[in-house]
Amino acid sequence: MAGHYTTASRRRIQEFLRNNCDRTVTVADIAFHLKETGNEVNLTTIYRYLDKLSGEGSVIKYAAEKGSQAAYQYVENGKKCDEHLHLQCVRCGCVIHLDCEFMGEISKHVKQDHGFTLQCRKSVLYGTCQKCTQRQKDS
Amino acid sequence: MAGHYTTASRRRIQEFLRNNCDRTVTVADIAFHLKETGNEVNLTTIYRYLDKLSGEGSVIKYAAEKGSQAAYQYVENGKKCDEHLHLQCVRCGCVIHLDCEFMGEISKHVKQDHGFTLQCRKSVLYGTCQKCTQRQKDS
DNA sequence: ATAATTGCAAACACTTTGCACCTGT
DNA sequence: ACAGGTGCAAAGTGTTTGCAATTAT
Repeated sequence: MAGHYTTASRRRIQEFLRNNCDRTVTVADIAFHLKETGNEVNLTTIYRYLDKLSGEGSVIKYAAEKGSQAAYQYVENGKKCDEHLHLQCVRCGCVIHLDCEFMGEISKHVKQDHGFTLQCRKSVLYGTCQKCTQRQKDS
Repeated sequence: MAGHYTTASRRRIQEFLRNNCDRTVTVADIAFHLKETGNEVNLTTIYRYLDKLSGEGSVIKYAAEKGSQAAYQYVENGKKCDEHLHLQCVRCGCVIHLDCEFMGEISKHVKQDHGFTLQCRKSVLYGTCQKCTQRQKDS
């Protein structure tokens, strides 16, 4: 496999991304985790690797989502994230893949009634997930 | 009306926002427009005023939407932008309010099938509008 | 051997803040 | 008169870049 070395740092970054594929993480999250586990990695390195992964399509980059930080999410192999929308909880950060039959109806409606061609990759719907809605009620 | 002075700069900023209520604009856009029309206003002033309007709810602020700049959109009086999603064209920047009956179905589905409570205010669906899709085909 | 990756420091871009001065009411 | 608005310069944040040193293949 040309043009791609495997290093310890990259393996650790990727591992962290994979372990958090149900939510988005920031560069700071990654850096913090690595430092905490005794393997500090320079921020620049993280940025560069994420850029690379994002170019390859194995992570999605959401511009400046959390406050003013960009958010990244690992795309599980085989998930066709270009074809469905994502719901993200503003409380816990978890991401739900809207990969159900209803997705087609949304695309269709938006196209037919509004002439709009959806690009799912960059679109995120915000709100609160079930757990967090429940938690909110309890408190 | 306490706590609110009307100044020439603010009037001009608001006018520009209103004239562009069908798209999002950045602080740079506003500054450029004002300068061009011979009424240069300090960036700080624009930021502060937008913050204020955004607090009042008369503009929606989308964090770092265009590149790394925040995008702002004027909310027409009476538009209940909290209750419907917005579609934004990645080419021309125009914004379509999804304030049709179908909106209810989306909320309902997302709630019933995914336990997710939508927050429309911050959610934007990206894609290409009819005009731009056409333009793309032509070229 | 050599192409790719890394860390550091510096540069960048956008935004925010402190403060003295000005303006609308 | 005085609450509120403005501009400037400086500080803050997150991200990117150039370069020399290091490492995986």
